[in-house]
This record gives sequence, C-alpha cells and structure tokens, in this order.
Amino acid sequence: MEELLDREVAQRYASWFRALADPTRIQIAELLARRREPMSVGQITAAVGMAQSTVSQHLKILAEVRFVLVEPSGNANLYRINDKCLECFPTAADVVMGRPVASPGQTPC
Amino acid sequence: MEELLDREVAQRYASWFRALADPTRIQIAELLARRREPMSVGQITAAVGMAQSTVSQHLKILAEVRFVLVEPSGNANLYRINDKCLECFPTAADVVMGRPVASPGQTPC
DNA sequence: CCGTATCATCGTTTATCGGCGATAAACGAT
DNA sequence: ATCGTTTATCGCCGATAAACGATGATACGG
Repeated sequence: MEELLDREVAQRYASWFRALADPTRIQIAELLARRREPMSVGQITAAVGMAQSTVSQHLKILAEVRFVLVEPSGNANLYRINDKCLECFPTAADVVMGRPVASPGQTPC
Repeated sequence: MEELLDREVAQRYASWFRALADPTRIQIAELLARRREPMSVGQITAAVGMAQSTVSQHLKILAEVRFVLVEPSGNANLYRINDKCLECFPTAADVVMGRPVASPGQTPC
C-alpha cells in the first residue's frame, strides 16, 4: 500500500517527456531555444536535413505540449520556443527525480 | 545552415526522456525518489498494481539509463533511485530548453 | 534434497512511433 | 483567376513499445 504520484499528473509529465523522447525533436527544441527568435518551417527543415513532412510532424508534437508556439506570419508559419516551459519542464524533471519544490503538491506550471 | 545540437548528445538525452515517457515509469521513479530507501520488486509491484513481469520490464528500462540502481539482497532485488541522476537529468532538461549551464559544451554528467 | 519465494526473460498480441512520398490547403504575387 | 511557395495532412511501412501469461533461473528454509 504505497502512495503513488497521481496518475493524471504522471500522464501529463509522461506526455512532456515523450515529446522530447526523439533525437530530432531534441535538436529542434534546442535550436529554437538557442536562437530565441522564431523560425519558419523551411528554415528548420533545412537545418534538420529531413523531409519537410517529417519536420512538420515533429513540430506538431512539440506544439501539442506547448513546448513551442506557432505564429502565422503571412504565408509562413513561425515557430518559437515557449519561454514558460523553460521553467516548468525542468521543474517537472525535478519533481519526478524527487527534488523538493517550492510549492509542494502543486504542478509546476 | 543552422548549427544543431550534436546528434549523439541528442540521442542520449532522448533516451533519458524516453525512459520517463510512460506514466507508470514516472510513478515508479517518483516513488523511489520520495522514499529514498531501496524497494523490492514485489513492493513496487504491489504499489503499481500491474503484473509483476510488466513492472520488472519497466524497472529494466529505468535501470538501463541508470535512473535507478539494482542491488541484489539475498533473494530479492532491491531498486533505489540514483542520486547522481537527481542532478544530471534536470540539468539535461535545462540544456534542451535553452537554459545556460555552468560548463557550456559539456554534458551534465 | 525439495518446496517456496522472488525475480527475470520469452513469446504473443495490440497499439503507437518515425520516416517518407504524395496530396491538399492557405496565401501572396502576377 | 492562376501560378508558385509554404505548410499541413494522409496513407503506408517497418520498427518499437506496453501489457500479459507462462516459463526459467536463483536463493532461502525446512
């Protein structure tokens, strides 16, 4: 009879980790995080060196968990890192790995 | 021609995130992190409420990335959280999300 | 030595993922 | 209105993952 982390919270965290459970998405997220400015899908595709449809799919997955944000600009779609996740995601990693957090029992974002 | 995070580093980070890309493994890791003491597979199985073989498989995945450590004790196998990953994993999350890190260009562990 | 307890591994089934090419949809410009 | 550009979506495939039951290995207690 051990207490477990609430299943729904675990589900949410798992979805965040799953979004980064692919090396290409890691590279895309890190790229967008380093250049703080938005990038078009074409630029990202050129950088990654994979098919455009593949990159678009990865961006969709990253956007679903709101690690990246979309902003249509004229014809192109611009993606940028979500500054809020720059905080809440590493904090979630702390929680899972057992590091105490400022407001206990609260989800980090 | 954009610079990307090195593919091998991205692969390693992705393998870490993938290990936590499942709610059951999140719960197991958080449980082991909260109780800092080792637990047997039987105890963990009872806590999780899934088949023993399933829990064993999850523990194997967590152990492969060394988030948890195994220590055979008599008959039972005791699993505990790896204190070193309590540091390096959230740091990896920082790197991916673009937060500057103490020694740049170095992997966190 | 035998039985029990504990855990890992194997084989199976079902579902999801990651990649691609092809196609559709939205838009600006001509 | 049509064309070219840009992005998203669809269909497909091989590979991987998650769950289970059954079987196998290893240690302990009679």
